[in-house]
Amino acid sequence: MDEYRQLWLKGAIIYAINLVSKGFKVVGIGLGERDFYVDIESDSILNLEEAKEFAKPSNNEYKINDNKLLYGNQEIALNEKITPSGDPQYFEILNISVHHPSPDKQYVRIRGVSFETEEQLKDYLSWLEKASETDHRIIGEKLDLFSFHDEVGSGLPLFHPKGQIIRNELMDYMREINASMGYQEVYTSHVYRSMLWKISGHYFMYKDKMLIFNQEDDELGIKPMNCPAHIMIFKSRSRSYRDLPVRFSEFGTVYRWEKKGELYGLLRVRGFTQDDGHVFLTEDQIKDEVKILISKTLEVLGKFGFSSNDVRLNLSTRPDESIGSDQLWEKATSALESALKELKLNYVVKDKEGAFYGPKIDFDIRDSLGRWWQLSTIQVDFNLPERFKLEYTDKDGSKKRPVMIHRAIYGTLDRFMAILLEHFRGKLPTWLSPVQVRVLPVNQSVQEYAKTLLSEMLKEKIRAELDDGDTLAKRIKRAYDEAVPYIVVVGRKEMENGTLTVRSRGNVERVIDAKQFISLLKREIVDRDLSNTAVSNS
RNA sequence: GCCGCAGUAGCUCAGCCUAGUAGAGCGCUGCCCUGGUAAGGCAGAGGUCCCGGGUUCAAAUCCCGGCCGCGGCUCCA
Repeated sequence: MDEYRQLWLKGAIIYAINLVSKGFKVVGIGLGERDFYVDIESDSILNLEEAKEFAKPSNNEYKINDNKLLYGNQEIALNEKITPSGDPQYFEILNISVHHPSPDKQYVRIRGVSFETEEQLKDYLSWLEKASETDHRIIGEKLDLFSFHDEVGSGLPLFHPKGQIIRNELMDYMREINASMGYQEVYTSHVYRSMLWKISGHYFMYKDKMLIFNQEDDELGIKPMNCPAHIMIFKSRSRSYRDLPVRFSEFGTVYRWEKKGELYGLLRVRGFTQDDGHVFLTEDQIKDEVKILISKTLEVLGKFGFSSNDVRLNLSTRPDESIGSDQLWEKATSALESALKELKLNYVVKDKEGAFYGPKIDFDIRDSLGRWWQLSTIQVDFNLPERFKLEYTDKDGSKKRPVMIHRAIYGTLDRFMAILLEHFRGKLPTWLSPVQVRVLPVNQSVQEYAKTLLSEMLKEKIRAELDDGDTLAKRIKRAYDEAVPYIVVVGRKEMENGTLTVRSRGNVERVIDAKQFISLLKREIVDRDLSNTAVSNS
């Protein structure tokens, strides 16, 4: 879509000029990830049909000066640095919404696209339609992975058996990664007394997103974060400098009452599970620990096939509302910055977007519609150790205050699963696929042979299923629709030779010795290969 | 929370404009077919047409209010 950006901007200008000619006050023009937008000041909102009337080519004179578009006596903000060009003839208005540049201001934002040829417009519209086929909410429904229900509540997903298989695989992999970095897994309860949230500061800084309730003369809150619990574990005994860094990990399920309009499938929910971890360490250990975390995170993202084009690193600095001294913030921010620089990575500085308790490094990943979602996060925190008065005993016997790092590599299992489903369009790598093999006997006479193969696969912990219900053609279509990576067909020929016919993704079909196939498949799963190596490499 | 657009069977949707017996495909159940590579045939079950109110002889259909979903905005992992 990037190749159209200059053309869209030109189209947006023409559209804006058409609006101005009819007396509308246009205040801004810019580009979205996959369209242009024009902001107007208007008391009454336009409907889509009315907005479409201005979507037509015209040749009025205009000037661009310093990010400002000058037309007639109006001055319109141009929110893009690129130069508009091309000769847009075909327009499509996609959506009208309301934009709030600041709490007291409100504009009507019209989104659309423009192209030079009708064919380009058709291509774009069919791309948009196709993109909806990669929507994780639709894939999740089709593959029977998870569901939402009115009775349960908005933003509270229920994971079905097949969805839970994917979560378990993700957790197994992360346990290996965490162990390789020296983490010890813990488990903590979900509800704590308000006393704890007052010590941590969440009670004041995060209260509007917390679920707080009263019970038996006590006030309690459901946890929106796991850190206070991990801190209490750290605090439960005295710690020596020799123990540091102490690393706790947990697949911690937390609840944050996001506003209704912010919810979006599994990408934005109210209850979710983080692959959380907290490191307690000395100030001197920060940079090395952060470097290890960044490298491991890139390794994990690479394992799922996210290339550097789909990953963006951000360094977020101190927000206006925060706790902790200037000195501490300065120290933490520079530790993160030098870790990034020593690893020679490109990153974007996000001014004032840190957490209220410390600066952070985020990893954004791009979804199928080109939107960026924050997944991994590494946050330095000097404030919570202070609030909880954490200590360790140093070499000379004196008490010192440790520093904390909060980190999550997937971010959350929920959002990560959604991104994976969109990234792979439902066709997950074999190790993540809920059903890895579907065995289809051609007819009843080879039923026993099919069952033997099935049980040999199950013995190797391969997730295989037998389907012997309908016609062969129908069963193949079903397995294909359900994104099963390997479709195994056996008939008389295969039974006599001890072979099987396997079809893998991309319609690669092969006849292969049954035992050989099982061991190749086993290796593909254990290695967590991205592609179907069991068939393509044999 | 704000603005726009929707809500009919488990799923995808038609019917609504112009009010007059609730529809299709997929899925599900049963029967037939015993299959060699992307939907075999026949039959059946399945509905508070989101909820509440109004107009009307009569409302899925027209009007009002609410709820929920979606596309954006704001916010976030």
